[in-house]
Amino acid sequence: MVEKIFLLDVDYEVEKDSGVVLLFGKNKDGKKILVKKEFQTYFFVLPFKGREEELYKKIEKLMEKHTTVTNIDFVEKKVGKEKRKLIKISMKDPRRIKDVRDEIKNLEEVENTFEYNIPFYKRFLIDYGIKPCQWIEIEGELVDENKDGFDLVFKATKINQTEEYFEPELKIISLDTEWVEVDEREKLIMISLSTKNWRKVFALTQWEGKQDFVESCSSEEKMIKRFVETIKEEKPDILVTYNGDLFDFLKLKQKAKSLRIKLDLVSKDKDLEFVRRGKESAARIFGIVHIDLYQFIESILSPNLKTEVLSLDEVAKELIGEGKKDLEYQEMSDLWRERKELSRIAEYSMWDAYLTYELSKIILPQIFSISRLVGEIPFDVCRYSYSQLVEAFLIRKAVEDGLVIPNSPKSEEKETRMRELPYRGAIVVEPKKGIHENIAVLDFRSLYPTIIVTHNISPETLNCTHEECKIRNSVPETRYHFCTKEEGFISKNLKTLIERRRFLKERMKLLDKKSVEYKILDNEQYATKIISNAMYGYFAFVGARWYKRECAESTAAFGRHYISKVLEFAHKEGFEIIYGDTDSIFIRKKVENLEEEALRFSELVNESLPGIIELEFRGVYNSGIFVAREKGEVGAKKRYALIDKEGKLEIRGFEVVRRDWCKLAKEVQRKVLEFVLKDKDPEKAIGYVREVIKDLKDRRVRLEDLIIYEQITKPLSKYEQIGPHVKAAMKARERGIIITVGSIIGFVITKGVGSISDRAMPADFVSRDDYDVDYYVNNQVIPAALRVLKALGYTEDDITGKKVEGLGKFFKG
DNA sequence: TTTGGTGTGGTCTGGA
DNA sequence: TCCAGACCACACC
Repeated sequence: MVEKIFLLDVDYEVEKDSGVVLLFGKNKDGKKILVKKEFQTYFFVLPFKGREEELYKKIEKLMEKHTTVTNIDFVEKKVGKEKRKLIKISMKDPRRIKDVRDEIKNLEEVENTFEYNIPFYKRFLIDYGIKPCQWIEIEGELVDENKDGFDLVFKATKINQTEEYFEPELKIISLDTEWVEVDEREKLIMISLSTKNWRKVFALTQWEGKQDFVESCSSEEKMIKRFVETIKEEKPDILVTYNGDLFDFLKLKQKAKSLRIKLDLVSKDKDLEFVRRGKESAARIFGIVHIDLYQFIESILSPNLKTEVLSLDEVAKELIGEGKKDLEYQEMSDLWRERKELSRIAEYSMWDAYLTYELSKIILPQIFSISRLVGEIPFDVCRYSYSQLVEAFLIRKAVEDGLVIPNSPKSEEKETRMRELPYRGAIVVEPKKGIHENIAVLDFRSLYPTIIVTHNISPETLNCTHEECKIRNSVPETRYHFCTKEEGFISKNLKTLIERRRFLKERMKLLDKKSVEYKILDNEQYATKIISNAMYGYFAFVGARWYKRECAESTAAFGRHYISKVLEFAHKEGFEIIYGDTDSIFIRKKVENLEEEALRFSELVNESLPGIIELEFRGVYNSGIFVAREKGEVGAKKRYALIDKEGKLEIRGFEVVRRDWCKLAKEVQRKVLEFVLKDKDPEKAIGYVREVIKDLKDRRVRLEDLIIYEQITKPLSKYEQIGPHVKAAMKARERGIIITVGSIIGFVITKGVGSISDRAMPADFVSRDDYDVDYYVNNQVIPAALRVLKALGYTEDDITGKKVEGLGKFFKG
């Protein structure tokens, strides 16, 4: 029998001491399918040169007592740059791999062992060349129907990847729970589910409201049971949560445990379990993919988000344009205790589930795309960091290319790597202070990735023995060079990524941005971009299997080389250099048509650039401002604002874009920038700032505009210096709020005595009368405004009006 | 278990 | 009380 399934998840079980891979998916008829496939895992032993046979015989003898070992044979693979003879030890029981290896690894003929810690199900995917979120074809027999929540269960004899990857209709349900504290005990009061056609709230109450999506439950136990029943009936493929790993499922599990009931969402002998995935433990459900959107947003998406906090509310606002229903936790608790406005709580809870579902419509396709690219299951992908994604991608490629996968560094090795001194990075040109009109901006398209490809930068191509390569491909300012005769492993595979991305981008140009096809390509393009851009940093990452600092160092050195050349050339061509950072230059020239001139310049540069390195003309801006550093007169790097022809501001580095400044100060600064760059009227800005200060003094400012957000980056006890955010976090913790590493704390500086830190209070416990006017005037609003206005010669006195009114204006003309 | 280096600026801390 | 340097967070690329 042959069946095609869209592969969603992979796991394994051990049956009679043999590993069996379990594949979960969906077929074209929308049936949920489980496929079982026997599979043997293995690892490699690298004998010292010349002692291969000797070791082989020794191992053969040693393994006689291990019935799990089924095969011992020689294979040839590249270990680093060298082709070597390895001994492959295959076995039935994946759990035994550790102790079998332990018995071998210390034999005197053994140089090293490899690939002993590749998880069983990943080993299977890699060896079969199967990537999740695509269609696979299986051959085998149907062994069960309607078993354990699956419509069809197969035992497969053959499995193949197909090229198709259109997505079938998947059943996705989002989950959200609400809890309140009653008599010092956490009570589960609502479980909300949302999906394409319906929404449901299980509520712990006698329901009298009108909302028909609410179902009353008389106890927490009944709620959980109804939830479990519903999932069993609906048989979703995917359950999405927003922080389900650390919150919803964690709490549900604890609650279920204390009530002595099961969270068997699929079948009765498979309880929800927590598995370790990196630092956290992840909630895993047999037969349903649990995607925790928060995990993915935090590690992968957050650098691209503008929001200060990664709350569901803020993230949803940014990505889908809808925020949460207004209801503070405290208010909800109070309402619940008093049994008032329950429908409001239900509405709120349901809405959370709805937002989570809506978010998943955007984010799941991205996760799927990455999944296809790096070949890992979505469950893992959504919990991975950049380095893990890169590594997953490389592991696949290594096996395809016949390389042994290097081992992960042991903690000792990591310590050594960490102790190495940092290497030189990019060039940042000191900007010319002041306001400039007509600025042309050019930058290198993906500078570091294109350097890696063009110069064949890879761990094994470093410092080859060819004299010729030393001359033809040596790294500026270093003693390194890279081989030009043989393509490097990383450079080669990065090249395919870049080519793929360029191809996708071209195709996208021909499509309607709203079309489904465009979105598919856009997601794939995004996936390739993530991996490409992370490759450089990965070289110097202490936890990397393919760690090679010299490669990162060389990439940066070439970067400096190319940007310097362009700066030099621009200067020679009569351009004035305003600024430049790593891969970009901001230039100016008094000509009729700067656009044309800059474009010509970039074309000229490109003629002389090797390989796929390319300078791109970004555009001409009407004007831009570069300010001085706080200390000293020199221009500040990484802080500027540009305004384009449409009057759109592009702001970098300024307080406006930082979360550790209050909204009020940031808004003031944005307005000041607008007055200066758009209206070209700094006097208006001064007037505006004065008004804001008056509002502050009159306490007419909303408290939320005064909140400063900062992250807690280590355990509170480890801080040597107790800054405002740490003090505020301590105060929050005293009031029962959980503060962990990574928490972002919002605080307000209140009036009173003591240092700023002493007066920093968690925002939730402050009222409008408490804020410290002086602090917000002198340490927030004025510095933010002045940062810009100083560039025009204004001083603090011009804002506060300490000097005679109008004097500042008089002198500034 | 957190891809890298470069850079700015606020607040605290401890010695003069 | 003042100030330099350390610590810390966050931005840029």
